[in-house]
Amino acid sequence: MPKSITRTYSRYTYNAAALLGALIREARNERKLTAQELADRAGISRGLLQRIEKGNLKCEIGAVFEVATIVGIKLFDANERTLMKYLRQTKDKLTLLPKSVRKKTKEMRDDF
Amino acid sequence: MPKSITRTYSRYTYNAAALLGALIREARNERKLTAQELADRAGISRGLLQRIEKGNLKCEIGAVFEVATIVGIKLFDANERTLMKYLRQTKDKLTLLPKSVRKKTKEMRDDF
DNA sequence: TTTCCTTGATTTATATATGGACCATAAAAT
DNA sequence: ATTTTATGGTCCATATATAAATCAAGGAAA
Repeated sequence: MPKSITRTYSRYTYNAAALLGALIREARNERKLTAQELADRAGISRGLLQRIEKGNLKCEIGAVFEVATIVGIKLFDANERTLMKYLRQTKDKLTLLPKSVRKKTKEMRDDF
Repeated sequence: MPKSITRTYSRYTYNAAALLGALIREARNERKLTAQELADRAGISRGLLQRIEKGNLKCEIGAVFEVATIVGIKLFDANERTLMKYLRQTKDKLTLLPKSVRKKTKEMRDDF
């Protein structure tokens, strides 16, 4: 980031990340994995795993998802197969939608 | 990162991020928002939004969740209220679990 | 109780994600 | 058909997330 930018997050975003972190912590305990062990499996540092479990919003989503996957948390309540099905469906739907969102220059009677 | 590390991700992680990105794109189209408009609302750059919609795993989770929230995607299939309920439940459960995962020094007959 | 491992926190160096500017192309509106 | 603008790239400078090392405190096992 060239310019120093302070992001603001909605409460929903905070809570979603916090919940995912807590679920990871819970699953790690149930599977009797130390933080170091889980971090090693995910290919990340123990420090990063700590931040993930605390729900830190500045972590890369890949690391968070990977850790969640390793401890068996189902994102979107879907297994691999279902996930790919959803993905395909959504992409198909996307090809039907307009490629770009255009604003009408003249008055658009969308909102009244 | 001191040492240059190349992460590896499971297919599940790839697909989960790709799905979330596609859902965001779909929701953005339905709400007739240009990439720039949505990026502005989320306080991020258009370039970052592009990467998010492509399912890039190196984006910060806070930015991804915030964008998803803005276009109305319900993470964990839960609204604000339900999200906080889950969070409280999980945290409560966490307090009951052992604070640290200990490996028994002697042979632990866990795996055979 | 004592030992020893796990966790939490802090610090430092550096790899890198991000913002911003740019351009080319696509596609929607006129 | 023409115009206009959204999108998708690229490149660059820099703010910062991360890995690694270290230490202290807590708590589970012996």
